[in-house]
Amino acid sequence: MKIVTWNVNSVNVRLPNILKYLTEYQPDILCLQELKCLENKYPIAELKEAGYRTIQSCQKTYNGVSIISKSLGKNIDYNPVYLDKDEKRSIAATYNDIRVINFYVVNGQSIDSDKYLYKLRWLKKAEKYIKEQLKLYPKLVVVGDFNIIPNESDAYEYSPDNILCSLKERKALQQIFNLGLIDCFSPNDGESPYTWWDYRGGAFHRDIGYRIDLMLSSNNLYKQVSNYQVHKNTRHKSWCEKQPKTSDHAPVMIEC
DNA sequence: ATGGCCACCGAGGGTGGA
Repeated sequence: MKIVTWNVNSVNVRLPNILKYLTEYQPDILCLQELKCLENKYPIAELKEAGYRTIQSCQKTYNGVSIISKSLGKNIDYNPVYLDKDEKRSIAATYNDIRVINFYVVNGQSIDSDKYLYKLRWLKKAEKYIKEQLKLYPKLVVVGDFNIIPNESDAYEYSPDNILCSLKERKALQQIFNLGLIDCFSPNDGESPYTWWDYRGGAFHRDIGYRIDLMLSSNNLYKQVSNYQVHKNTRHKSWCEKQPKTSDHAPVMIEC
């Protein structure tokens, strides 16, 4: 089963790219973040025409997550992790015997911001939810935009004073790993590990990026995880003729 | 070159992203 996570930065602007991705890579599960639309604007019909089902947790303007899949998901949790119930940053469902949890973690803005404390509180809630889920579903994968750089080697430039790599954020992520999850990342020869590049300053071209889109597997599932890939080609303007504007994130895939 | 911010809302510039 191919599982993908992709922060698309607006599901409607990126719809041509998403449809091309589904045709080209045929994922079984595609987890999206930053839909940036309400349910009535979410492209259910277009995805159905492409042969995919979808479940989504939508919010106007900000956030929003969905799971697009070939088969029907079971035991769906709509937005199980929240501090403010109007913020839609989480969704989970089971496909065959695999529990898929899709998160869009709070960005946090800067470490002296209130949003930073909010991020740490959100992560604590996420940890609690994952812990409960692991008891119910031994084969589990947590995917999404974590907005945390796990290791120094995952950043072009690393500073512990900066958001995304501060000590408290990394500790919060470590607490989640400590539940018994394994980072599915696997290096590709001659390639940086990054999944996000700033739109500004030619960052993609210069390969100035971060790895913040993660796939974390339970021990039970990890035995069958293979073929970790970052599809950087989706960042090329020429990749999708219908929509040359790309997301600032690349899709990350595993097979299991 | 695989390039030089983008998307949202709302009607223009402010805000958030990372």
